[in-house]
Amino acid sequence: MGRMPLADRRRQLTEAAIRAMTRDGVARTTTRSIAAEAGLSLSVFHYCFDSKQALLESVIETITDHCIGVVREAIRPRTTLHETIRAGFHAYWDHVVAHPDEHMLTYELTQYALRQPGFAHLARRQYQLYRDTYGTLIEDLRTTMGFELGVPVEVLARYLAAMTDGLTLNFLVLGDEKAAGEILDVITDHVTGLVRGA
Amino acid sequence: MGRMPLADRRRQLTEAAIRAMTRDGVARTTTRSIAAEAGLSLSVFHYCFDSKQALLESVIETITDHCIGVVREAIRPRTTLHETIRAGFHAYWDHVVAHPDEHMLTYELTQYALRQPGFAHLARRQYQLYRDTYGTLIEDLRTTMGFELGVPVEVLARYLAAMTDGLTLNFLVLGDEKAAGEILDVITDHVTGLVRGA
DNA sequence: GTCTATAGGAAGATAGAC
DNA sequence: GTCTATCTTCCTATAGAC
Repeated sequence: MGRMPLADRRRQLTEAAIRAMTRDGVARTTTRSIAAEAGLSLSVFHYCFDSKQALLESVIETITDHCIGVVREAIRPRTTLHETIRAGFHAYWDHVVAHPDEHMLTYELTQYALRQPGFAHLARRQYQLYRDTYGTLIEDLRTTMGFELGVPVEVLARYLAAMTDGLTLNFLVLGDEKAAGEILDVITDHVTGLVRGA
Repeated sequence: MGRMPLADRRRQLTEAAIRAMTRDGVARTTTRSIAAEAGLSLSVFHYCFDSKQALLESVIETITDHCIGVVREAIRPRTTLHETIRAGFHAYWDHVVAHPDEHMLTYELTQYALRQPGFAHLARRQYQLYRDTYGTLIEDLRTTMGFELGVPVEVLARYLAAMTDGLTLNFLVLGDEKAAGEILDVITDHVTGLVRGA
């Protein structure tokens, strides 16, 4: 492999790590397997990152931002409010069904961050971003489409974050896309009910 | 340590493993640390269990059964239906707030089981038991108190399992017992609404 | 910046005495 | 059944040549 600026190598290794961890799980992914996945020698790894922990910090930040993008992309304003909610959930859900391993990895990394001393803030950042993203989306929709909320925005935002999280994890364990989809419909109806006017 | 039948030693090591994993996390818990926690030598460990995996199988089964007990204990019939639902959620929630590490461990073990070849059935068993426990409780309440359901029992049961799971994980990451409690109230109201009649 | 080679340590599992 | 001591493997991280 030819020479490359440090920042680019870091990105390359971070992405290789995500591929390896998605495939093998966090616990089984070693610095060696990451370097191999990137087609580099182990020393390049330690030239770019002081430690495996430093790489994992980069991985968690990258994954979190990516996941937020998925949520943000899913929930876009549509013709009616109910349609916006319904289509948003389904767009998110299509992503979960299409890339279960990717979502699995985010759960593993959350656990890793919670257990690793000094990494708890990365887990919190992840969940705060989910909550804040939902919060901003709700506010945007309220401005655009004009409606009243049956509960405070912060509560609804955190409720949505927790619900999608729980349902996703449940699907990852039990599978059965159809049954999980029915639960998503129950949530959709509930959220629509929490929103009045239109 | 004096001699002891095999079954008792297995139990002792399983409980020591749960203590060690609750304290240090699954990834950091070694066969050595488990033996030390139990006050035994490493060889006793391998006399009782063929491998670390074999012990983890025992740990997951034990933890799952224990968690089901918590849920089952929480939801008991009370005077009114709404009161039953409200008190049930709160009893469960009190347990989560009082023993967060214990719930954290169940999530870690679920992930471990999903990644370990040949262990996926243990993760599924755990989530099926949650779902079935809720299902049985709903049926029991329906018989005892008599009411109609707005959704099929299986859907409601899995919904409850996913919701409590998502909210618990959200609390483990973000903390803020008060905010999480408000979301539990939203869920309580919703579930009460899904149930019609008395 | 990148490589090969290796240090240094910790983990799971076993051997063999008691 | 339980112990101490050890084997083997694999990991993170570093050294030093290019």
